Amino acid sequence: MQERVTMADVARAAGVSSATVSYVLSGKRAVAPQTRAAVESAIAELGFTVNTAARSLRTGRSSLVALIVPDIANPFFAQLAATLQEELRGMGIHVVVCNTRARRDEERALLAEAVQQRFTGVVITPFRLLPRDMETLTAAGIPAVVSADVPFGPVDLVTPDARTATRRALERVTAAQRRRIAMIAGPRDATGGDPRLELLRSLAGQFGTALPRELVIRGEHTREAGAAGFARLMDRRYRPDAVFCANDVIAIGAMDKARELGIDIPGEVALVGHDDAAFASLVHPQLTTIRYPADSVGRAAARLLRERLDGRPVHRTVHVEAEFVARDSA
Amino acid sequence: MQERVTMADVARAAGVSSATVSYVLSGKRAVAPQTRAAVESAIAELGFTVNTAARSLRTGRSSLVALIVPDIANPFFAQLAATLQEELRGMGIHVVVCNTRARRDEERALLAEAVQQRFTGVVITPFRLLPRDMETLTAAGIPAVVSADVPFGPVDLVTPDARTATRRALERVTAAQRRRIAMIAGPRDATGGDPRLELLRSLAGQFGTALPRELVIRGEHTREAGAAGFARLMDRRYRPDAVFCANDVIAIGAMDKARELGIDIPGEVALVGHDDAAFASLVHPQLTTIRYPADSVGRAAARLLRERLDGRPVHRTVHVEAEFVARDSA
DNA sequence: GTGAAAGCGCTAACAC
DNA sequence: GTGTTAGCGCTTTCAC
Repeated sequence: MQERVTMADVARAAGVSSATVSYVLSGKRAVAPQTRAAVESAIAELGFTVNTAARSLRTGRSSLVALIVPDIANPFFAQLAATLQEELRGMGIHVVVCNTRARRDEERALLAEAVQQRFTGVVITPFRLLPRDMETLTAAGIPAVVSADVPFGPVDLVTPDARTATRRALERVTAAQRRRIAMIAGPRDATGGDPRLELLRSLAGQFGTALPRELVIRGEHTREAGAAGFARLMDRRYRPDAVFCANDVIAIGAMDKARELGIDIPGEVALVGHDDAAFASLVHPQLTTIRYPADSVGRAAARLLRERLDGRPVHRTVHVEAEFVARDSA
Repeated sequence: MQERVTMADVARAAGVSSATVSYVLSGKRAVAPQTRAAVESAIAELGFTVNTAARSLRTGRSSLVALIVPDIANPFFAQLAATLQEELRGMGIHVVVCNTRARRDEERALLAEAVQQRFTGVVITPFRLLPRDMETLTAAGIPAVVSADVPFGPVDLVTPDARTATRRALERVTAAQRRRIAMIAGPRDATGGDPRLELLRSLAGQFGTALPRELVIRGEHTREAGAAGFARLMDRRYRPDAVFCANDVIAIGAMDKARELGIDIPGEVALVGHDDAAFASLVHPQLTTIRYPADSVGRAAARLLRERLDGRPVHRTVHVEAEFVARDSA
């Protein structure tokens, strides 16, 4: 049962006060080189590490960052968690994973908890949350980074720029003479509607086509919803020959249903996903998709958080370029 | 900027001492019903929540559980994280994700950190760690739950029982007259060798076959290693007609290579994975695999941890039944 | 059944 | 450039 080494122990060993040890660690005031050296060697000798509980109690800030996402088991968010954790580790910050299951009540509860526990920061992909729900966080002075397709309250934002990639996707689809474009989008009550849908709609005109209302299906970001959505689309009199999906999980569900119905992809219907989740290249046919790079998003989020903790006062937005990945399904 | 409500505030509002508030919360000593009621309503009224930093400083225990795994982006571990988080949330415990990237130095560093930070518990899937590396944890009195195929030091264990499932897999493979069985296993220096390999080997005899040394390939748990391993197996004079893989990621790599080499699966070679990762049913042909249920593992780990925190002194092992999932690749 | 008070280890204001 | 010290909010011992 090793005893904990405290700053007082280090101070004694180095022949200084514990305040000096603290200042050596934080760099918040000048310390004479030889004092610093003595402290540092005492720290090394004794194997001292700071007690984060004491620090948190004193400063009112924990060393935790909450990652609040709809579904941590979704490969996109799992990768985001991995990258974020990796990036923040060097600062001694731990990443706490929080699943909202796409429910607004859980999103709000988790935000409230982040405030109560005095988390040092929050990275969140809101799903049904409203921008004003973020106020609790900003009021408490907790830096927040939102990873979302559209701006979301007065916080830092990591947002993909998918315009070019979406245009490429439309080029590809229309080059194959497809004009009846559909989308299986996210739920109607999701925060900010579905920006991926809006983008597709706004670009479709440039390609001599449009997304008629009856060819837009709304549903959850699940495989089941993808299958159901695809089935409904195939029932339309005006049957689509290209289907975009709000994410890859939905696209997989659509593929399930296509197989069940004996509909050839991409022969009869082209299919385009979003995210480039890890499994996108595993399905057959391989999924053509618009890639949102989870690792770049994670790195950007970590950087914004670091800057914020270093005192940057204004909010920043980082754009991450999405990428069209042409595989076999379109 | 909402001010924090402390126990002292609650105590004042309820007309008691802060000690009483503490005891109402912890239940560690009897409190008169009416006192308790007064305290509880004051808590509700003021919206009090305990300051975990202060509690941690005082008790020497944080409210964090570390989940230490080789790769959080692996769907199996992502699901484990999701379940664990869900299960522990009710206790006010947060799950911190820690990626070791299958490296022993990182595994050790993370364990050391769990001790330093006085984590309340650790759930770990060791990869290259040695059982004695766990001693730091046990010496510090930190409850640990290991999720692994074999016992691992004096800690609680969640372990799959894959005997029946593996037997089923062998039945299926040998019923198709396959006798030249191979395995792409984990690395030779992994902790405890590769129990999935040992199990397969020990059962093979019952099916009139064996795993000759030259048909066992060792490598990392990656897609690339799976592809490389499969290529090597196909180069053998004694070419296998059934290949087991230590996990599904490896199996996917093997499939990549089979496609590249124009080898039909399952026609020429049957392929069996382990885990039933989320993508197993997505690949073509769909992967036949031995399912290790991540959610059951997560629930069991949470339960063991809870029991331990409630004071159970002895170590327990929970067996989780693996399941043979027959799909198309074998 | 309840209260008073010490003290966990750190940070930062203040003093020199 | 360095030291002294108060106090963050809680738990728990001791006293009644």
